[in-house]
Order: sequence, then structure tokens, then C-alpha cells
Amino acid sequence: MDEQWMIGQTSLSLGLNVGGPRGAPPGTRVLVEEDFMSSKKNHEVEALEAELRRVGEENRRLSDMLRALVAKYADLQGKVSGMMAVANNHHQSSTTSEGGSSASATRKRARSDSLDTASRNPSPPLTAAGASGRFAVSVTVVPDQADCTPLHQPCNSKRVRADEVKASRVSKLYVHADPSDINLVVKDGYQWRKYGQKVTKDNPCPRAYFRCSFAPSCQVKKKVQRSAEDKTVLVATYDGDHNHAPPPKQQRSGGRKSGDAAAVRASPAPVIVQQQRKQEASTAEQVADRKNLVEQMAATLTRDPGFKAALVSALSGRIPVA
DNA sequence: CGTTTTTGACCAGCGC
DNA sequence: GCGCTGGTCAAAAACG
Ligand SMILES: [Zn+2]
Repeated sequence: MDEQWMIGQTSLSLGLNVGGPRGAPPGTRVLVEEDFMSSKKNHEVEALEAELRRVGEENRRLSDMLRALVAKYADLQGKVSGMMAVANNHHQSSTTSEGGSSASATRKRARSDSLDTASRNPSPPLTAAGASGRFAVSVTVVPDQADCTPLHQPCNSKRVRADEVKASRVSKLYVHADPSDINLVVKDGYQWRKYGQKVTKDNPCPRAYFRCSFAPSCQVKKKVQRSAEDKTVLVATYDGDHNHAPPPKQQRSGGRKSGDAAAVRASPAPVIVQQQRKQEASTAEQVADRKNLVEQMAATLTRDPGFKAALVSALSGRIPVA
């Protein structure tokens, strides 16, 4: 079931479509009313029309944004699919626990405008491995803007912050899996020791806290929580860098030691990883608002849960908690 | 027997 | 200062 949410007909109208750019509403209702009413209402009508035009324009812009997003997503998915096809010839599906699976590392860097991680990084960057045969996406984000937001809109170029972040690097991993069983494993090749689990405000799914147990000096932490509504997506947030070489871990077929897997108390789903550096809350409500808007739009016009989840996660990751 | 998971307590930051 | 939240600790349990 590879959602074939074809873009072709992604009706970008999503009910938000208000009339259209031009001011020639096919409807006669307005005219009739106008007729009945006196010209006094004219002002009101004008105002409404203006408003309508404005909204229409906004709708158009949003549509463009969405289109761009969709296009990008399609492109991404295509790449991922290709990689998966190459790296994962087997095609195991269905239940049968989480067994085997060859560690398929799929990593993707998205954007690196100015900062871009670079520099330090003793060990190879994260490696998002497609868990049970789905896909993993890793995005590197910096506390700027950019990222997966090809949306270009009348946004003043502002923000750009003076992130004098120290060295704490945070990474978020979004992996998309399929097995909706009880396996929430983010196989990243490292050994993790769970040290806590909490339920968060708005998110029926609990969040698990892990710490790297491979080396005592390694204080890399990881948080795993599945998406709010779509339990199909798992969001893993990595924090810090490992000071030890990544365990050559050759994934044994069949038995896995405890660790190297993050489980959030019965929660299946895909996992997505995203990397960021240390973004602070800069943009304010406007952005959040816009985010919600886009989110809703995406949710409304996309049937693909994966896409929606990814989008939501990605956006959520960029914006300091709503 | 050593390690990891579980789970409630504990604590710090934040908004009111 | 109080209550809410998110993050961590640590004791006990579970696992191998
Ligand atoms: Zn480590």
C-alpha cells in the first residue's frame, strides 16, 4: 500500500477556494440582495468583495505553497523509493515481528544554507535506518528558516537569529514505517538505555527518553514519541553527538540485543528523523498560525497519512512548539 | 548476576 | 507563590 496520493489531482481547492481572482461571481445571490437592498449596502458589498478578493489571493498563494510542498515531497519520495529499492531488495512485509531487516541506512540532508552542521562531528552523522521496510528521512535543520519550507511568501526576511548556541546539537529523526504492531524501534545502530517516559500535554502517545549506553562518557540523549494523531509516524529527537565510533554493528539477522531500539510503550509507526541545531522560539504567532493553516490544508487535501504526519512533524520541529 | 525497563517521585522553568 | 509541564532520577522489577 504505497499510498499513491498522486499529485496529479491534488485538488488544491480544498474548500478554501473562494470564488477566484476575478470579481465576477457566478452567483446571483449577491446581486439579488443588492437589488433588494439599497445602495447603502454597496459599501458593505464592496468591502466584502475586497475581502473576498484578498482571501482569494491568499488562497492562491497558499495553493502555490502547497503545490511546491507537494512537488518537493513527491521528489523526495521518489528518491527515497529509489534508494529503498536499491538497498532493500527484499520485500518483507506483514507481521512476523520486527525480525531481520537489513540495516538500510537512508539519509538525506535537506538544506544547509548558511550554518549547516559541518564542523565537528566526530562520527558520521546520524543514520536513519528504515526500520521494518518503510522509509526514513533525515533532515538537517538549522535555527534559521529555510528547511523544508519552499514556501516563499511575503514574509519579510527577518528572523535569522543570533543563535549563539553552544554545542548542543539536536537532531530529529522522522522515520516512516508501516508495521502498526507494537514495535517502536528506531534502529540507528546505537545502544540506548531508556531512562524515562512521560505523557505530554497534547499527545495521547507517551514520550520515551533514552540515553546512549554504549559509552559512559557519551551523553547523547534521544526522545521518541509518535505523532499526535497519526500513530503511523514516530518522531525521534536526538540530542548531542556521540564521542565514540558508531558501533560497527553488523545487525545480526535474527537476534537483537536489547538496546539500539527505542520503544515507546506500545506504539508502532513510522519514524521520522529530523536534524536541527538549536532553534529558539523566534518567529511568533504569525508563523505558528501559518503553520496551522498549512497543516490543515495539507491534512485536508492529502490522503496520505505519511505525508501529513511528515509535514506536521517537520513543521512542528521548525516551530518551537505551538 | 549484570543490565535494561518500568514507573512514581522529584526538580526546574514558565506563565498566571 | 502556585500550578502546570517537561525532563531526569532512582528503586524495584524484569530479562537473559
Ligand atoms: Zn553514544
